[in-house]
Amino acid sequence: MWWPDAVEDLVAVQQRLAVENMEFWRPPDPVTFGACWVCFERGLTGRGAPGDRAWAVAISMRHRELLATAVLAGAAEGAYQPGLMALREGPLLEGSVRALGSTPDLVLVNATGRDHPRRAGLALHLGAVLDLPTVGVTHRPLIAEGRLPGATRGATSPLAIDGDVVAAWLRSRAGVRPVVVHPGWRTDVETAVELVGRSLECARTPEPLRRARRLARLARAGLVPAKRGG
DNA sequence: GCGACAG
DNA sequence: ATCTTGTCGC
Repeated sequence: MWWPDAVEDLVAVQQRLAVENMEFWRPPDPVTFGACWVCFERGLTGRGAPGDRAWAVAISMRHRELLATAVLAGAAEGAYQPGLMALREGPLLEGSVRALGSTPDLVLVNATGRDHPRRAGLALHLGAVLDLPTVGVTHRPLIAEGRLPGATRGATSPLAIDGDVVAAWLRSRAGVRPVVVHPGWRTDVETAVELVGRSLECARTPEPLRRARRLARLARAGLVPAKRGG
């Protein structure tokens, strides 16, 4: 599995990914979380463009202990387009996780999985490339639909496309907007929701993703050294 | 045709 | 993703 740089090739890869056999995986206890994040130079307009400067970070942590970090400075492969996010972020995210040195049990990423026009969003694609289980977490669905969950912490509700449940809303904190949990590579909806629940501390979004985002922004600000990559 | 559309 | 403005709450 790889990252095509042409739209038609990515579409073909996504179509293959959607029907790929994967062995479902169950997390150990305790679980070593990985998370990766990419942020872009400030001041970009619209969907950005190829060559936009980018900072990609991967981290691993168990419980509340940070185990490893990797910080890369690189450039976006392409503009953002819904359904084709791999063109912009795929190689950067992969590079950051590979630069970690140690391998986490799974990787959290800010992207969808089966909630995608071809049922193969970046969370699924990244896991297939890395050969690691993945779970996606986003603020909103891409195309799936479903009612919001109950108001209590931990409440979930299904998100479906044409009757197929592809993701779930999860009320990660009482009284705030829920997040969308996307099963990715080797994970199903139930496992993905369980893992996101275990990765939450006090905030709305998983702690590993928050740490990765914070580090990426620090690198962009020049406050943390980044290796050239991507 | 027009708007919406993970990040 | 990033920017901007405004509002609410600790």
